[in-house]
Amino acid sequence: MDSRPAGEPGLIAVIAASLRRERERAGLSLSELAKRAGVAKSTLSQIESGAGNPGVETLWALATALGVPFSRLVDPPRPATRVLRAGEGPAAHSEVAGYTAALLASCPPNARRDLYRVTARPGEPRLSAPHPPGTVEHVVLASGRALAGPAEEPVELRPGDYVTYPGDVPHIFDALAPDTSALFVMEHV
Amino acid sequence: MDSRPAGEPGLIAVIAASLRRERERAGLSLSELAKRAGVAKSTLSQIESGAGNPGVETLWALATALGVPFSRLVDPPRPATRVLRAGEGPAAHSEVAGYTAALLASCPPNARRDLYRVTARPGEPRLSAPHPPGTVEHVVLASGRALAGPAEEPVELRPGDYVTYPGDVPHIFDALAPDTSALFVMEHV
DNA sequence: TCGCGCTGTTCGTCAAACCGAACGAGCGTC
DNA sequence: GACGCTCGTTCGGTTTGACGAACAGCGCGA
Repeated sequence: MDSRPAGEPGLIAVIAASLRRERERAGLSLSELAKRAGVAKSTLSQIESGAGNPGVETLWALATALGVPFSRLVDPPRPATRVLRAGEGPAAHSEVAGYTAALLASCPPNARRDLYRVTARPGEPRLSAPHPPGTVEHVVLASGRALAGPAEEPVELRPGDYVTYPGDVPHIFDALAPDTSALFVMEHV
Repeated sequence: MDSRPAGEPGLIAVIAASLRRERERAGLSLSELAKRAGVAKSTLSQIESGAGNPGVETLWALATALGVPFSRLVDPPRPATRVLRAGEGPAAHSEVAGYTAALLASCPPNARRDLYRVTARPGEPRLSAPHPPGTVEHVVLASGRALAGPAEEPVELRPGDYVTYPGDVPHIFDALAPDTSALFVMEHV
């Protein structure tokens, strides 16, 4: 009855893995999570060991206790991370006169991408500590000028420029002009 | 993350509603869906009536039989058009002087988000036919001025403005000023 | 009117999910 | 070494979800 794409790890196996992964990422012990979620630790133990077919309420309780969206537990673990760099926009989509669309980055399946709008003033470079492994950041500069990218080799951006780089190393965003704003896309596991 | 808002409709109520909604949208009878999903129709009946706490495998079978992502059953309704003006938005993250980051949209799991940079000239409104159901578009205007959104009720954007709207209805992007550029995020499930 | 096919419901049985307690393993402290 | 703590696993008992069958309601054709 597992209608997952054939040959793939069964649904419960995925849940088991995701659950353990998220729990460890949250730094919680099995007992602790069980207590917070209000489920018996025996239950949690069995689920994580891949035994049985948990009820949605149980899973929901665990998901919220973990602070992750429900479906992160049922979605298969994520494939390899891929970083693209696109300076001038590779593939053009629509080419109606006066209208051009450049594909900057195609989203790898099962990644989460969150959008942020960022405004910054010069003289306050923002150095970010590394995010969890697999994190990728995308930046499109809307206005002003900025230095963005990995701390070791940042890139100067002008309006419209796009850069993407791994987020699991120290990185920087430094406005070079007043009124600098950018769109951030945080892509993480 | 989505801990459900405290005045919650209750998880199973949501599932019940979503299930019935999706089933009717697919034009399937309860019996038919039950047969396709390989679950007893009695089970399905009870779930749709909000009784009990279905197992994940059961739900999964139903979701795939319906051809909808799992999360559509557990996550509440559809996003409508939403506008965040430049400077608005939950200034969530860092608040180092001169640096603000606003979370525009958190990515639903298992969704793909592709990035496009778009430049357009006035006088060439671009009307898009509906994309597949579940598609959502996000637009951040980088420069110029534009009218964007559902064809019936587009929104005027100025630099930094953000709008998101369902992509499965006709929608439009109409530059109102020369040198108009925007970042497009196409999100499809 | 009767019968057929379909709808979605309810009922009794069985398997299993959930729970609580008890268990052995690993650490740090007195 | 013995204690105290927390770790995760395993073991009966109770609750409950899933199943199949029997059920009533509705539309349609003979």
